[in-house]
Amino acid sequence: MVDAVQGLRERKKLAAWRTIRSTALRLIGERGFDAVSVEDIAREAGVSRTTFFSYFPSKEAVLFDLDPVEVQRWQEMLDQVPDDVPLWTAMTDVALALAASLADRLPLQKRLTAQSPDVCSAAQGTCDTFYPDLHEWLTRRSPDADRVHAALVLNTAVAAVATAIEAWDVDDPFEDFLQILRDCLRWAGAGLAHPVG
Amino acid sequence: MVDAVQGLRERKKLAAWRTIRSTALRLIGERGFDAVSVEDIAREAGVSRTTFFSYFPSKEAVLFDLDPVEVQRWQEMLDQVPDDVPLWTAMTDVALALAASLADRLPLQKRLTAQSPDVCSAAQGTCDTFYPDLHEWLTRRSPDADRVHAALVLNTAVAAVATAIEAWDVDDPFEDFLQILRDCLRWAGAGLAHPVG
DNA sequence: GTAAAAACTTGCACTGCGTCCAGTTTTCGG
DNA sequence: CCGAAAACTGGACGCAGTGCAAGTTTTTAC
Repeated sequence: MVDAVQGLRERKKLAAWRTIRSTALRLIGERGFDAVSVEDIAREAGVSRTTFFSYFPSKEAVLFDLDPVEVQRWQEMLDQVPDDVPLWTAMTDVALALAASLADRLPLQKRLTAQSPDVCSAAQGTCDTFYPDLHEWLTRRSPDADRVHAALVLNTAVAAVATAIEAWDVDDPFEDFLQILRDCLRWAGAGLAHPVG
Repeated sequence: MVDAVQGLRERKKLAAWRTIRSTALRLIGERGFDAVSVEDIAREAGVSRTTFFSYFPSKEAVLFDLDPVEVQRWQEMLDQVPDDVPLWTAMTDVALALAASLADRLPLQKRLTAQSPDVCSAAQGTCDTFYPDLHEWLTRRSPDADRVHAALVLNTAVAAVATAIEAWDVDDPFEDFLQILRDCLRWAGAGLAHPVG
């Protein structure tokens, strides 16, 4: 499923990625996003500022980017969805799976986006990681005539996820979040189940 | 309707706002977003860099912020929507009115968001101007139990607008854009017409 | 095992955004 | 006309993000 052990270089890279990420989450969790500089994170993680930016394209990305292994597992999931599943159903499944993988970071992310508007707008960019892939995936699975429909399916799903994140109380169990998300997807998707409305 | 002539101070402020805005749109339209600095815009508009930031909170904002007069007209429109209009219907009307006021800038915005990803993520922030107001407006108009529903209505409408902007061809007449938007709103809203799905 | 090649890290310098502040000019109310 | 309030200015600062020429480590080929 996941490549066991590649070369030393690959393993070191992944380790570095995770060290930087966890260091950043810890520091930012302690002091807040604006009170921690990239310099701070790099120093604490034992790398140079330059190296930080070779792993993450921006300071915000360290909060929202996915672990490479997660990305890979997630790509494989996309490939395994049968072609005959209706677009909205497929999208729903993917959204729920994706949401489930956010379990550990979601509380911190909610807290931070509430604090600083800088992070808040970047939070929408969370989707930036998936958006192009998903867009391509959906477009490939739908006839040319329904390209608008495919885009609408994606954006509506994003809206449902955003709403669920917004509505979920951090103190409630994570399962509640998934339930809210299921409801949102069902409500928002009622009109999208069939390609031509 | 709109205050005719307030003090000289107010008029000068509005004039300065519009000068900065139009200068920025011209320069950015000519050279591209990244090739124009705030310094350039300020110099060309005849103000200092500091003053630029007293009118616009960021470089991106100069592309997406609404003319103060438009904002005011738009607030009045919100107040005039009767309370007995269903939530989704009201939202649809507002979205369409809002979209109509984008007529002149949309082509430039589409061109720029396609060029640079910096602008693209900022484009989502367009809604930042309206989002809090609309959120408050919708929440006020719906019972506490339906707060999730209200948020979903808003986010879904945003999704519809985003999709329509994405799907519209800049070379087609603006009316086509509104038609696509109407379709998107209808499809996406099919499940939202009734508070409890 | 060793040497060349490729990939990664590092420090440094640079541009540009956004903020702060102290001093000046402009507008408003009386 | 005058004092207060608001707006503009220049300069300095911190930090994000990029480019580059080193130096170091891993891989590859022999």
